[in-house]
Amino acid sequence: MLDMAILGLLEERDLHGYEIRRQLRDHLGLLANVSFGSIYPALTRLEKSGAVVATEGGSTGSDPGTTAAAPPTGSLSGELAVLRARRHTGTRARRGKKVYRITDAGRQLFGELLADASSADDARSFSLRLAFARHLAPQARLSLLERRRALLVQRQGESESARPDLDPYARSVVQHTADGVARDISWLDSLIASERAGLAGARIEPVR
Amino acid sequence: MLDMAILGLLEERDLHGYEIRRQLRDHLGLLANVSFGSIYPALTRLEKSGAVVATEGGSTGSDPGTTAAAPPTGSLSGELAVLRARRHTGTRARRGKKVYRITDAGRQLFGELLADASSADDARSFSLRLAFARHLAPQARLSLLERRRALLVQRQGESESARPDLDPYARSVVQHTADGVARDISWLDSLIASERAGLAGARIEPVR
DNA sequence: CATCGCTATATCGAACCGATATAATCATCC
DNA sequence: GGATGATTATATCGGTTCGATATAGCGATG
Repeated sequence: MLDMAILGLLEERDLHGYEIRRQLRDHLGLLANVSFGSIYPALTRLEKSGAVVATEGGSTGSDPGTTAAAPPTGSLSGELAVLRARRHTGTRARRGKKVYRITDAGRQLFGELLADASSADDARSFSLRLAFARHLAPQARLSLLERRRALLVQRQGESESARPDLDPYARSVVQHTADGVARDISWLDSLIASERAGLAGARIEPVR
Repeated sequence: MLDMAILGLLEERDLHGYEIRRQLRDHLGLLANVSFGSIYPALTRLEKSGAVVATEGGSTGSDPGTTAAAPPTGSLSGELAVLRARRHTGTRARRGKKVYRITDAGRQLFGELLADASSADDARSFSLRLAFARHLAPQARLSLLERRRALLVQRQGESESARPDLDPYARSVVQHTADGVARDISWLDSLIASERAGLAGARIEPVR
């Protein structure tokens, strides 16, 4: 799940770990407050699998590009980038800011993860998929939305609404959750509608 | 988090693992679709720490009830309980249905977990706490609600609403999430209001 | 009576979280 | 100018949780 998120962000631009977390927090809704204890291991394993490469963003003065997008490494400095290797020695070396770039293999992996129908059960990974939906074909997009909707409708049916045996607090939680599901469904309805409209001719972007 | 949930359910009545999962799923809102890979280890560690005791509920054919409440260890049984030890041998022993009962230590632990102000950051554990709020003192209940509200308001402030730079899909997700937060806040408002009303004299149960 | 589906327990590896340590950079105030 | 604190940044550790899978008894249906 995190892998998909990271790859999706890296499709846009090169990033380092800290920045990835920020984007996940700000962009992709507040629910995803991912911990560093997840991000760095994820980056390591993505690197090991060849989906991304780490370019030591030690900032070598040059590289004026990095425009807006890539993490701003101030300016003139860089010289000591390599010293990191000797970090444990007395020499104070600049801790390297590792900037990650997605590879072709990574782009392919992202495509697979995004399209994979299974494992979209939880709200988090659905939201994530939807946030990256522009990378999907219109058809895949539509079926993503419809699968999700079907799932929620099913759950709605399973829960006998408003059991009176629960105490007021528990009942309130259950009710609030149920309301949330209903709200999600109508949200999906509007997305599905505008998606269909988009399919039938002119592009109309999703409402809301 | 799971520990609190399990203890809370066991306060009500004795249960076995499978039943715990069902209650978590049905009662405490659909969000908590907890896996067995979490429940059984949790039960084991609670047992090891002395918060619960397992009473081998062997079920020998009887037990037509399954009556609502306690896990139906119907009646006369016990005989083959010990056979479980030889499970790997040829003898087919009934796989024991382990029924767990909360201890005094467990009840105390539950009280501590429930009251502990920290670690209520995520929606799941907040909902869980609230669902068990009847075990809290009115004051603690109120401050639980207020802390949660403050947290959500803060998040609401931090997210610059509706950033236009996002593509429509991501924007829709962010917007929907933000709406959800607003909805949560007004839910909390109504809970807080009725809680205050309850404090000031007569008992009025929470609305909704 | 065979097979299917539900109840039930259990375990394994991988993912994920929260806390913590470490460091460099930057702002600010004295 | 230099102490102090906030922010940016990487990393690791222990423990919890998840998802998949294996096992097995039991009731119903055909």
